[in-house]
Amino acid sequence: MSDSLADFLPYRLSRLSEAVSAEIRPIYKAMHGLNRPEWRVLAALADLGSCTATEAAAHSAQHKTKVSRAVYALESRRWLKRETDPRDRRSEILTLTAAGRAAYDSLITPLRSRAMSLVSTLDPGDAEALVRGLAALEAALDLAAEAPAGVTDRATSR
Amino acid sequence: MSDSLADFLPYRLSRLSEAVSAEIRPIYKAMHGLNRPEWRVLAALADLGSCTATEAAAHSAQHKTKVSRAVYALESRRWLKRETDPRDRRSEILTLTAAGRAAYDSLITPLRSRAMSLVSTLDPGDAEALVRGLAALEAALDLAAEAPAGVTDRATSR
DNA sequence: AATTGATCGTCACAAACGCAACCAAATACG
DNA sequence: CGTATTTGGTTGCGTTTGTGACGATCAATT
Repeated sequence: MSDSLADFLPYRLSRLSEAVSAEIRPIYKAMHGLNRPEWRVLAALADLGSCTATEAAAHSAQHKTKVSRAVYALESRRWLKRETDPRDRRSEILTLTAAGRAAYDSLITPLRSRAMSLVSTLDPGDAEALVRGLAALEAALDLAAEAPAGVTDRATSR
Repeated sequence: MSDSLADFLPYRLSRLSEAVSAEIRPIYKAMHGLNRPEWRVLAALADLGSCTATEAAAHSAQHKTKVSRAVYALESRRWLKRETDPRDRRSEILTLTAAGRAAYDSLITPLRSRAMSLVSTLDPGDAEALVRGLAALEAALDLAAEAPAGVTDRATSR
């Protein structure tokens, strides 16, 4: 085993996370002046359909106050609307407006292509290894691997 | 589809980084009351030998003001000393004191073992995949996770 | 020698962060 | 029922962060 900090897992993850994030932040920042929490909530909403703030927080793995402020910001842009859930009047059901959806669509394409251009430089075997390794680590850390594409399993929870 | 990695890579890395970081932060926080930037600068210094603040920032992937404040904090503890570089009097050469080195040594062991205990819960194949995937991604991002002593390049930052 | 432009590190200031306290609605419990 | 506890979401406030400007220094050009 080497002593170099370079193989220290937390350190490497932190660096990678920042580097990857720095690759894509300019896109949503320049295109719409969004910050990271806002972009993440927007994406969570686009992914989940409609959901409550708590669900958006869970899905985007962000602190509830961050989500609260991001929701307010997105609402001010009229990118989402909130209606109180008739079944539980504490919670609010968040839904993207047409403008919000359009903004998401305008962003997801360049974002995806930037990310793709990154990933596509990887050797296919390396990419596969990455997927496997990340998934394993998520499992080890009990990070619900949060079914990515679309389907919300939360339909039952209300 | 292979899009899914690209779609969620930033998100997954960010989550993982936060989760892993949360696993180890209590250690350096409880043992010495360090915060993250301070710990990272300490580690960078221990890893690099002596270096300038800019090099420490590059190595630890942190904003220069963060590093500036961390250096000040570590200096106040007498864990490092700074001397102006005679060759370039704008920059300061940072070096750990004996106390700083001792603090690092007292921390790195429990930190490493915590990180190890995390990794060791992984299936060996998964762990190997993780290492391979991370290395490939680092290479793709030009984050040369490379060697000690002769730090020269890093020409690309900023 | 003087000008220009880039770089090192710091500081003031504004924005972002997250804890804790909070309100309001729902639920649990006696 | 009445009361205590829990949960969804917001806000106040101290702390941390990053931006932009700055003085100082170096290198290149003239």
